[in-house]
This record gives sequence, C-alpha cells and structure tokens, in this order.
Amino acid sequence: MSKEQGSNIREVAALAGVSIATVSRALQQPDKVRPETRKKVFDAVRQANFVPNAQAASFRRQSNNTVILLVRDIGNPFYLEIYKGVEEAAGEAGFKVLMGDARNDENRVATHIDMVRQKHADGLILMTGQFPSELLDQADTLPPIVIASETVPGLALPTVKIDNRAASKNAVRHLIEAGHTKIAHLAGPFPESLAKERFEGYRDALSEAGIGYSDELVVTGDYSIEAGRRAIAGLLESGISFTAIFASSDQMAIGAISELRGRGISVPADVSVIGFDDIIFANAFEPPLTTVRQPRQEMGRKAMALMVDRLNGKRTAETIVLDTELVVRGSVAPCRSPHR
Amino acid sequence: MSKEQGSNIREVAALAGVSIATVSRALQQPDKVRPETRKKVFDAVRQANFVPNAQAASFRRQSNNTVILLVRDIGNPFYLEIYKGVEEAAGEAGFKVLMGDARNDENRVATHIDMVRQKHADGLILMTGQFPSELLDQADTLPPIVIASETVPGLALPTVKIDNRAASKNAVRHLIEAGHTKIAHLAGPFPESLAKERFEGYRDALSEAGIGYSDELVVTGDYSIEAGRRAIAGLLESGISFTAIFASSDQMAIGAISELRGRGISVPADVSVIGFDDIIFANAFEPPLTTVRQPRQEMGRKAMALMVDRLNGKRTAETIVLDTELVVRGSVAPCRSPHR
DNA sequence: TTGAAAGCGCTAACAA
DNA sequence: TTGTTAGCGCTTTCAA
Repeated sequence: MSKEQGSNIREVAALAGVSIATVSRALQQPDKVRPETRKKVFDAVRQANFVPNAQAASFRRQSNNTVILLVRDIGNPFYLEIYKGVEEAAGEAGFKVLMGDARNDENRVATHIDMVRQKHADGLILMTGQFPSELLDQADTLPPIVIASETVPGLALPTVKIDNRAASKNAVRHLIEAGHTKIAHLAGPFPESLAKERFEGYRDALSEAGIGYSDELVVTGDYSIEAGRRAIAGLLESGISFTAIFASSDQMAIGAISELRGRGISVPADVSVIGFDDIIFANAFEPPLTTVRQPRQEMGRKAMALMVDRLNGKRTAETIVLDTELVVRGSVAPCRSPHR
Repeated sequence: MSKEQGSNIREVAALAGVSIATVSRALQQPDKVRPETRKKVFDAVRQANFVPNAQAASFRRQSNNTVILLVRDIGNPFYLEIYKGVEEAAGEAGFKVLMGDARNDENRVATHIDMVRQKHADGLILMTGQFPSELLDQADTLPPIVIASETVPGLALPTVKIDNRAASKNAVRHLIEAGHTKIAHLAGPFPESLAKERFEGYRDALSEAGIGYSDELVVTGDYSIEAGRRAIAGLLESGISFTAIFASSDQMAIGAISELRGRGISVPADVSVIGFDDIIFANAFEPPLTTVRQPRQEMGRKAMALMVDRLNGKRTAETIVLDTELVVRGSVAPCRSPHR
C-alpha cells in the first residue's frame, strides 16, 4: 500500500520521464510547465509518494521563510494574542512562525539570536526586555531583528510599541480622579525601558496632581501573578498605607488582588486596582479588571510587517507607535478616605 | 571591527591552514583533533567571525534535532506548562522545541504533520483532539508522532495521558457528596476522545449515586472562556435548573462563573463549580477554583522522553498514564436545596 | 591525526 | 517549454 518512503526528486523525474528541473518547476511554478507535463509529474509524485525535502530547499535558497517570536515569558497570556497577530501576517506573507520562551533570561535571548545566525530561521521578533550587552555594539552584524512591545536603548532596530509613559499616566490619572492619593505602583524589572517608561508615567500623573512621590510605594516584579502577590505581601508587611494600585501587568494585578483578598482586604471597596494589557482573563475576573488595553493583534501584525520589510532588504529602523485604551471595568472605586 | 558576515567552513580552513574536514571535526568532536590544530582552527573561526550554518548541517545529517509541539489552542495557559516540561526534557536530550497552534483545526494538524515529513522538524508532539482522517490508515508511513493529553482512536502511537474517566468521576463525586444532584456538565467537543472520556466519568458518578442522567444538562464547547460563557447562557435561557457545574477545563469554568455572576448568581453560594487542569489562574481566581490538577510539567517531560525513544528507533506504542489530583479550593459549597 | 572527495536534495542560471 | 549543470555548506567515509 505505501510506497518507498524516502523518494527524491530524481526518482520522480525518472518516473515521469522528465528532468529534475521540470519536476522542481512543476511543483514550484506550475504555470511554467505545460499541462500535460505537469500531469505526468503529478502522477509520478503520487506514485512515488514523494514529499519534497523542505530542508534541502531551504538550504539551497539560503532561507526558510520562518521567523522566531521570542517572548519574555511564554506563561503570560499577553503574548499569545501577539502570536496570533504575528502568525496571521506571517501566513499572508508566506512565512511560518515559531515561538520561543526567553524566561527572563538574557542568555536565552543570545541563544535565539544565534539560531538566526545559524539560519534556523530568517529573522527574530524580540519581545524581551533583555538584550545581550556584548551584542549591543555589533548592531551592523546582527541578523534581522524586530523589536515589539519593548525597546532596547542604544539599539536602532525596527520597533513597534505603545506610548507606555502616556498610557500609564492616563491610568494613574483615573485613580487620582477617583480620589486616590496613596497609589502603589507594581513596576516591571528595572532598569528595563518598559518598566522605566511606565514608572515615569506614574510619576508624571502624581506630579501633575501635586501628589508627593514616595519610593516605598513602588515595588518591582517580573509581571507574573506570583510577583503581584509578593509585592503586596511586602507592602502590607512594611506597614505602608495605600488605597490604590497601578500594576504594570494584569497578571501582577490579579496576583495582588488575590493576595489582598487572602488578607481580608477587598477590591475595589478597600483598594482600587488598575492593570495593564487586558489579557483575556481580565474581563472574567472578579472584580472585572480595569486595565490598559494594548492592541496586541495589531502589534503582532505590524511587527511581522516590519520583519517582512527588513527581510526584503529595507534597512530603516522605523518605530511604529500604537494607541492604547483605558478599559474601565469594576476594579476601581472612589477613595473612601481621600487625602487621609 | 566586524569581519565579513557570510564566512564559511572553507575560508576558515584556508585561514587555519587545514582542511575543511579538520575544521568540521574541531568544531563537532574537538577531542579528535590535536590541541595545536584545534587552537589554529578556533583562532581562524574567531578571525573569520564564522558561524556554522546549521541549516547545511541539518540538511547533510538529514535531521535537525527539533520537535514541534502542536497544541489545540495556544491561548489556553494549560499548554504553556506542558511546553515547559517538553522544553526541559528536550534541552537535556539536545533538542529544540517549536510550538505550533492548531486552532482546533484539523487542516492545521495536517499541515504540521507535513512539516515533519518535509524535515522541518524531526518529530511532532500532538496535543490536539483532531487528526486528519485520511491519514488514519497510513499509520506505517507517518513521521514520528507522540500524542499527549489526548488520544486518537484507531491509531497506535506512543501516548502520555491521564485517566480522564476516573478523574472526572472523582470530581463529580465530590459535587455529589456536597449534596448536589442537578449537575451540569460543560463538555469538550464531541466526538473527541477526551470529551467522551470525561463525559463518561460524569455519567459514572451519576449512576453510582443513583442520580438520573439528563441530556439537557450537558453542553459542549471548545474549552475556552467564551465557550463557558455561552454554555451557561444557553443553560439559563432554556430554563434548566442546576446547582452545580463540572467543567472540562478551567477556562470554561471561569467563563461560566463570570457569566453566572453577570446574571446575579453567585458562586459557590448559589452554584458550585469544579474545573479541570489547574491552570495558574485557578488559584488566583475568586472564588479560588476547585479543580482537577493534571501533572502538566511531567506530562511534557514524558512526552518528550517518548519522542526521544521513537527517534532512536524504538517502535513501540507505549501508553503512559499519569495521576491526577482533585484540588479542593473555594468554588464548591454544600447544596442548599438538596434533592429539590 | 589529518586530508581528499563524494554527495545530501534541491534550485536556478543558462542553454537548447 | 524543457534539460543540463553547477553548486548551496556541511559531514563523513576512506585512505594516507
């Protein structure tokens, strides 16, 4: 029933009574081959149970139409929507997408850059805050890289991002308008740009409202649920008082709320919370999370578009800035003891 | 500063004053080369800024030490933990892992099987309920495939899974012990094995307790949050009464709870809920979700181990069954109107 | 321990 | 429209 497995283009050519070039053409550009010839080839392909060896083709072409999407932490649902956008745009452009997990580890970023150098893939879409410092001054020898969501200071690469500072400022302003003045900030890991930009937005809103800034209200974490829990535990145990939280990720917001609740503090009655990202769980959560929505799908699409440009030889370092939106749901309430 | 980019093994050989074979050996099996020669080669590699073309090597070796992990829906956090297990075991065995998204689409499964046939990867770990039916009778011509979590009836492939039927029965029994008799079941998509097995466990528990079974209490969905919402909306609108829900995924459980709450029905006070998977959000959710924990990391590790065996020529179709655990948290309460 | 040489399967330039 | 042919960069016998 099943024919020989490892048949190659030569066997097919022999079977069809044509040259291997014709087989290749019939398969790659059918309209360049006369219909009768095409039919002979297709029949032979079927008869030989032939599956072209994509590896050989990629090798010959010196490209394999594949890009790697490397994310900070594959456990964060935020990246999955991005992936979908990337994959959609990639499919349209004839590319495949593989997803890699950097696990917040700079070395793993370096490993994946090497994979591109070694032609495992044609390009790398980076969604990690980390970048191997030893590569920073080798910008001209880097393989095709596009940055999404994050930025790497001192590296002029095509980038798609949001205005983190403005989005944060807007979110914190929302808290201030509800009467909050003691606002904690669950930041990302410094000194990454993303963390710093959101932190600056937080400070902007504070100073705009004439509210004093306090170091003690800022805690950093790696955007995970666990980090959110830990941050709140630390804050509470150190006795700092606060009535609102602005978290740099929905996961941290969710961890924070869970921790708060575990200690008998209710959200939003006692403490208001705003997250960041609008992951799919934000809306199903109790209370439904007020958060900053990022246009994830579009971010993915744009990043892939930038990659296609780059792969086609465009050497600019364009930066695309996408809009965000504050999605007001149920995790913010008026401050009960304003100006306490 | 930066040297020529696309240097190849020939240049390095010339630079080092040795043959290309020696360069290859120095890089692949350093101990087969005299230390002085090795040093010459390494110096030349550095000088030429040489990065071996992995594509060429893979092509020559006819294998690339890469496996694809194809999941049903990359948006479900359940798969991310699996991925971590797979990647860990893969790293130890010298393999790379790429993750693909089947989007509940049989055609995309076929596409990925083709990728392996075309040598994009050495093997495929399948976590999809779907399998292209036209390939079912070609088991002997299939590339290396391992099934995880799911099963494909009529296909004898190495598999790692849990005892879905027993786990479900145990979960539903927990509901029954709390006094519930009107228990809805949010099932996966029939006729997939996974959905059927969990459904059978549900029926087992019911009949064991002498509770009658009603078709109307069973609704199917694709394991997503949205499916959970829709299922509950349908149930409520058709006027069926129920006091508990056994959902086939945490995401459906979360969607269900969110929908219930939106309609003023509280969990667990009015309705008790049990989920399946124990995703990372289950514990942070309000109420913390009682659910069936799957040993995801281990499942991933075992699946990869099976793949390594298979790639090493082992041709058995071993099935490994892993243990589950009912994690009791806060989403189940005693039935307030038992035997209503 | 090292080198020469064949060739993995395919694409694409060129010729017919 | 089709065929001939030269490699892509590497690994791996086999011989020295």
